[in-house]
Order: sequence, then structure tokens, then C-alpha cells
Amino acid sequence: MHPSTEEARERAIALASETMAEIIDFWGFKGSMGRIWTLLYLSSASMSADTIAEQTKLSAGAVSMSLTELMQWGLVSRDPLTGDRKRHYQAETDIWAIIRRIIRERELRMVERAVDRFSRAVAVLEEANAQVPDDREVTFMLKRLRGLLDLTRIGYRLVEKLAKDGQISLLPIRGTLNPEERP
Amino acid sequence: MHPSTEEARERAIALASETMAEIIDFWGFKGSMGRIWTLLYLSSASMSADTIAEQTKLSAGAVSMSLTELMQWGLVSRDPLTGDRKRHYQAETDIWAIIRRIIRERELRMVERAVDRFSRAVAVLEEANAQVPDDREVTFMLKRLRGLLDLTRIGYRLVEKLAKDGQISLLPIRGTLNPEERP
DNA sequence: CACTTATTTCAAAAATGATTGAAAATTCAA
DNA sequence: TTGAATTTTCAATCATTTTTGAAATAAGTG
Repeated sequence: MHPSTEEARERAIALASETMAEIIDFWGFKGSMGRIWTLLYLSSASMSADTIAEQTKLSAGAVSMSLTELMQWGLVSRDPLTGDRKRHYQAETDIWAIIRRIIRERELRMVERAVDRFSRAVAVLEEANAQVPDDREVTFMLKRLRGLLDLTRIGYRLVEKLAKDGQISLLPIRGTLNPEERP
Repeated sequence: MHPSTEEARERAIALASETMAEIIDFWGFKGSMGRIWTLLYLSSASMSADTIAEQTKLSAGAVSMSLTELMQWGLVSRDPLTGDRKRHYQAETDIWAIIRRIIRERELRMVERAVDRFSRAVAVLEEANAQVPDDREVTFMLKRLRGLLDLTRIGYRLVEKLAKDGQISLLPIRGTLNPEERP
């Protein structure tokens, strides 16, 4: 760690961690989680919470909470071998494994919930339709809602497959998205 | 539109539009955009802004702003044939086309920006490395940062392909995500 | 143990994002 | 044109999320 490279290292960290903050924020995590992960990812040595706080200019509390969440998602782990009172943290580097876990534990659940709710909406309308048949508007809504439900189910299988083996083809979607236009 | 089906229709709309609000919010749009789109999508007739405001309990201003944004993303269009002073709006129903447009115009740009910024970070370190060769830390950071950049570039090509023809395989990613572990 | 240091928790503050409401601008029918 | 109706804009308000800071808890050391 030559001192004269410090400025360059700092600039690189700033650029990379801001970028990662944006990406991770887009995925619904706090930007500071992205910054902390990047800081650790770009450091050859593991870091203590107070060093992280210092470098990211976050409070001790914020760092503690972010680290907890990062560890819950498996993005960061504790360094077991550190001759120090303080705990040290290191970034998980298998990014593909991280992505799969997040897809499995979060995106899949979201799509699952969507399938469930769209199904309930369809059920409500089917019930009304049984009571009062031939209501034009109910028939229309049912058609569209079933299309949405079909699509969401396809999405579920896609995300499931992606989480499982990192392979995906969107081909089966085409042509089923506009159910009312089917022959 | 049999009056006795009204309650069922309202329940179905509430269920579906809440679900869509969640999904769209996750994708970084305002939830109310999802609610408005769903309301229009489930209606056989196009709707005026004030009807939308009434049904969604949003202010005229919020509806106007949301409709503008929805039209910019091609999620909603104006109904050209309406014998009415007021403008009427209708939902775009080709969901696959919508998804592709959003991927093309938004996700792709985000990944593009990320590639650019990671490249700049790499350039900064390469410069430092030329000045002061053999700095262990700079070397380490370069290795990791190049891995991140590679990965982002693969992501770019993937998203590009997805936007272009709705087909994607993540297979090429595997094995390149952990660059320091390559043979 | 007892004591110091490190970490977590959480209510309050700050920051950010969404919505309102009313004024300004635009549209359209007469 | 004009003027009523509609739509847009935007500063202010409201709501949500993130961060702080300090007290409470836990962990490690001698």
C-alpha cells in the first residue's frame, strides 16, 4: 500500500461504490449496503465496523444495521481469523451465488404473492359471474385478468428456473401475453 | 354492467391494482402508476382523468402527472375516438412490448452507465499502477474491479439481447463471475 | 468476576419521495 | 376571438425511508 497511490485508490473506490449503490438501490436495497459491500470487495484485508464507518462516513449504528442486513443476504461474512478485539468483515465474492439467493428468497416470493392475489381477483369475478351470468363488464375483466394471471405464472416459472440453474429462455412468453388476441 | 356485480368488480380491481402497484414499485416506478394502468387495463371503456381520480382517490394533479409518465413509457395512450370534451385514456395491452421498451430505455442505460463508471475506476488504478508499479493493494483492487467490469459487460449484452428479441440465456455468465479463481 | 471496549437497538432527526391544491396554461365549442 | 372547461405545473405538505446518536446490551480481557 504505497502512500502515493492512496488518492487513486480512493477515487476508484468512490466511483465503484457509487455505481454499486445505484445498482443495489434499483434492486430495492439501501444504497449504503452497496457502498459497504464494494468497500469490502475492493479491500484485500477484512475490515472492522469502525473502519467501515470512517471510510463511508456513516454512523456506527448505520454500519451495524447495514452489516446485519448484508450478512442476512449472504453478501458479507465475518472474518474468522483476526487477531483483534473487534470483529472484521469481508465481502462475499461469488456474485452469481448472491444473485441466485436473492432471486430465490425475494423475487420468487414476490411473484408468488402476485399469482396468489391475481387468482383471488379471478375467483371473485367467477363467483359474480356464476351469480349474474352474461355481465359484459365482468366477462371483459375476467378475460384480461386471466391473461395477467397466465403471464405472472409464466414469470414465476421463469424466475424459479433462473434461481435454480441460471438458465432462462423467455421464448415461451411470446404470444401468450395478449390473451384476447389469441385465435 | 349489472349493478349487482359492482362490488365484485371493485374488489377485483382493488386486488389486482394493489398487486400491480407492488410489482411496479419494485421496478422503480410509482405505485400509483401501476394502480392507474390496472384500472384502465381492466376497463372495457377508456376513461377520463377525473374518473380515474375518482376511482383511485388521487388528486387531479397526481393523475395528470402519472398519466404523462405512463404515456411516456407507452403504458397508456389517449383514446382517439371519444365524443367528449375530456380526453380519454386507455391501457396498452401488449405487455411484452412494454417490458421490452422499459428494458431498452431504462435498464440498458443503467447498465451502460455502470460499465462506464467501472471502466473509469479501472483506468484510474491503471494510471496509478503505471506511476507506482507493484503496489499490492492497487493490484488487488484492479483484479476485483476488472471482474466487476467483465460481469457488468456480460449483463449489458444479456439485457440488450433480452430487449432485442426476448430471448436470453445466462449460461455464459457462469464461471466468469469469480475472476480471481480462474485457472 | 469487574471493567473496558465493541456492538446493537431504537426513538428522534434528516433526507427523500409522493401527493395535494390552487394558480397558470391550454383547449375547444360557440 | 372569448370564456368556460380541462389539463398542467409546482411550491407546499404529507408520508416513507434512511441515518443519527446515545443508551442498553453484549463480548472479550485481565
